[in-house]
Amino acid sequence: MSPSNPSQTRKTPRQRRSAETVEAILTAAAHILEKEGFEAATTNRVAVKAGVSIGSLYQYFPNKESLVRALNDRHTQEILELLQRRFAEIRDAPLEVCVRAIVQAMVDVHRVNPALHRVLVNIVPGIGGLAETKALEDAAAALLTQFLKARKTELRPLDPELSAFMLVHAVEALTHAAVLEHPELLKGETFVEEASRMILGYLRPSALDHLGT
Amino acid sequence: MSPSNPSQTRKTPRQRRSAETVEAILTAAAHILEKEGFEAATTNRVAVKAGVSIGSLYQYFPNKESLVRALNDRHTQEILELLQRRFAEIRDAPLEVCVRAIVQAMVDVHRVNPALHRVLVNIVPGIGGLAETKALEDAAAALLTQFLKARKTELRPLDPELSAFMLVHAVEALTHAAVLEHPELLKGETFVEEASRMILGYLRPSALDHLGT
DNA sequence: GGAAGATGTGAGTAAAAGCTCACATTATTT
DNA sequence: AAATAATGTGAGCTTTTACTCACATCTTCC
Repeated sequence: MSPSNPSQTRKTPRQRRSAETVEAILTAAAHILEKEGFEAATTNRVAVKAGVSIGSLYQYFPNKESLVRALNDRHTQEILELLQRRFAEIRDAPLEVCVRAIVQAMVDVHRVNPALHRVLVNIVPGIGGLAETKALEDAAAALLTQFLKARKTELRPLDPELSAFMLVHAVEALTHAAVLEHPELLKGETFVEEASRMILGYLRPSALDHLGT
Repeated sequence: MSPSNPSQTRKTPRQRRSAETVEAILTAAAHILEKEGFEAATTNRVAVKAGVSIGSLYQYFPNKESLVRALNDRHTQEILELLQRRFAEIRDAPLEVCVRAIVQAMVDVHRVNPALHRVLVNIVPGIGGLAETKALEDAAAALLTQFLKARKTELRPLDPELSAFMLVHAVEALTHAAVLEHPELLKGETFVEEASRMILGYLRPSALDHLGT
């Protein structure tokens, strides 16, 4: 347990051979987690599936948690980069276009690896897994807050932080649910339309403005 | 609940003494699950905390899963009854009032026992825990579908099943997130206002109606 | 070629978890 | 009171899991 080692790996691979070993371990762990969940992903099974010995696994990951965490870090990073890219792309587009693009980005994010995403989000062994996911949500909320501030004139009066919080969680949950329960919705444009409508209805000025602060 | 629970409990308690034992076991399990999560809730610990022997636990619950499932069933039933009651109460109220009442009901549901709710929703040991939760979501969606059909004239043209699906998941996630990350939001009316706005913006006719099919 | 370090191996260990069973105690019935 | 049924007990069995360690094998570089 060296706190100075951010990636939680025991040894840093110095040769290509060992880098491939680490890669094989991560890939195998991801496959088992996806298909059979957290319980089934025992370190021994991961090692067998990766085609390496259990000893090799423990050469690079001091414990099971660090292995799952490494996977989660990588996954989180991918998602965040995709979101950042999309937000940058739409900076000057009309509001409706932006909203759809953001929703589409969320869908894309989840379609990359829905099963793994689900497992990582729901691990909850103590506080470990949750913290990283919360960090991702916070990062997404920060991107969205920035966007809302930039578009202030097109929106009803609102608290950007609060609205970003509401939207991140709503869209995240909708995408999750759609991926898991109605994947066919995601093939066409129905889902993006519906989610966009919800977001725009929430953000735009409307006859309901006597409700707000 | 009703003692007719053939698949869950191994034996049906016939004396008050054993009914109390079962109650103690369920209560202890709930407390441990709430405070320390699924992993920490070992059958032995539950038995100790309940003040009964491990043998007694296995007299009424054939395995750990059935114990958690019994807790989940009870919790689900409570939630469903509360929701049904609220839906019945608001049958004739104006739309805005209804929406707020429904959101408030969701908040109330989660405030009864937020930690337990969270754990039960996220258990995911295979498919067991998920099925019950899905059933609850489906029941909630059915109630909402019925409501949307009854209020057709006040709403934009929409697919009641689809809209109910979207709303159930959005509101569920928002309430979860609020309970866990911003409990202070729930003290005032801010959260209910915001969520209601989102829902009404989604359901009502608006300038965006060229979007939909 | 060979020393030194990096990498790989897998049988084995210790701990922990789920669960059983032979028996003890308490309640109900006859 | 005795018989029967219901309920309660907990030491310990079985299985599984994370993890170690003594050793073997590759890579690098002189």
